[in-house]
Amino acid sequence: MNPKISVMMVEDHPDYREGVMLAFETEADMELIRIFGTAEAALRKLQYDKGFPKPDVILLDLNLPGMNGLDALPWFRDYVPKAKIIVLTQSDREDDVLISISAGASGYLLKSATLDQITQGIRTVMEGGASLDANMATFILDTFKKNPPAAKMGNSLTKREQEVITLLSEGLSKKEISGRLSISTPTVASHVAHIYEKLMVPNAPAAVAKAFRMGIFSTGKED
Amino acid sequence: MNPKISVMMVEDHPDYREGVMLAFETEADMELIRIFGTAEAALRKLQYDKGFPKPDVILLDLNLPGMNGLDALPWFRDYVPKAKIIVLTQSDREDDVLISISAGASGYLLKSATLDQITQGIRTVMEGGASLDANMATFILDTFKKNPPAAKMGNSLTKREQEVITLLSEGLSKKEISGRLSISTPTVASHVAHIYEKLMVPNAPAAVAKAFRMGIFSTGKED
DNA sequence: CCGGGTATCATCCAAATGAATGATATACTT
DNA sequence: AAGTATATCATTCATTTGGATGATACCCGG
Repeated sequence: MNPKISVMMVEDHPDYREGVMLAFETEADMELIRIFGTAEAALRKLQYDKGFPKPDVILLDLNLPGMNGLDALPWFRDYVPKAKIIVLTQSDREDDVLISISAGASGYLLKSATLDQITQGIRTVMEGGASLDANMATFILDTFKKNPPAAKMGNSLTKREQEVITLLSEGLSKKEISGRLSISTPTVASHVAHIYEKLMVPNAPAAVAKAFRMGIFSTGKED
Repeated sequence: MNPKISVMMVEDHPDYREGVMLAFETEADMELIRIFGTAEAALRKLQYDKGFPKPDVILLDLNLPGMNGLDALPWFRDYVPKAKIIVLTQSDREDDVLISISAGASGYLLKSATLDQITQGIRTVMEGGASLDANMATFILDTFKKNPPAAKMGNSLTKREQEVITLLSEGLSKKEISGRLSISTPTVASHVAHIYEKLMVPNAPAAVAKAFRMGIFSTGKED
């Protein structure tokens, strides 16, 4: 009924290509439609050959001759937005993971992964999940832990105070804030004073900086 | 040789407890040493009963009678620092995942996970990996993508301007900055004015906020 | 050699800020 | 019922900011 998952691979190493091809032969629900040796070749095909079937999943090596896989990633996302991209590489460099994920990869597997883990990873990303090498996942979680994102507790600022500092960070003056919140300027000043006290800072710029580090703002914000 | 992985479960729902117990019977490499119905009971045991064997892995439900699993998590980390904690819950609330991870959980699985996925998850965390429900992993990755950790790019501010805004974000006044950089206050003001212009903001708080979003500061590092 | 970007400094001034002090009212906890 | 936290408002005042205008000097690229 629903057709096979179509997978495209970008990989220059012949041995590894064969290994993966072999793995696909025994899988009934997925198909390796095409292998490219360079990112350029794959991108050219996707860009110009209208008849070329769009893959569901792209297995992308990072260490490629010519264009780097990392640089190519955004282009793939551009030409085939619906395709899930799984980075499949030798590199366990932390930066590579970070950049890959930031660039929109759905998975990051090392070549030390078993073929079974790869096919399973493909199914996972097709189901909307993320397929990550265990150690890479741990690393991301650790980084995540150090960079408290947006949510939750700990900041002790009241709702009102958060509103005030948010507006402050947007560049509004106290008077403007008072207008926006329909309260008097002295009241705004009172809130601001409390914020400084709680955050232990002397002025607005420092308060905004501290608020950022404490994750009171959603560092990335809506775009 | 190396003994079985010892697992402790904190879970109040009887049916689910039995399901998990059943799963362990068929696993040769792990053992469910004890089940507690509340976090309090488990913590008390760990804290006072010196003879009680420290588990390698703790399966923690979030929705518990009495103390919340989320609140209990740091305590578990405290009493049994070496234990890996896998949150095992019904909740797919994004905040719960974020808080759990921030609090140091190594895994976050939903109760909709198969028993096999749970035992596999236990092995994964014991190997130093992270065991995450697919959708939760995707969510974390998305959040991560929006919060580029140290991903830098052209910010167009000159070196001097960066110094100035950094000091500004630390709460120094222009006068103090002039002292620190051994330049006159008007010069500082000049730099600041340029910063506002480039960042297209009207004042210091907004400039600091923008600088953070642009990654001019390291968003919270060195600890 | 000239223009643009950077970095430096000076002076003036209206407007905003930070800090202090004091007051009222509601809500939640104890 | 008392105490604490929150949110509100008023008044005063020294200090700081932000803006404008103008000047000198260096370095780099065309």
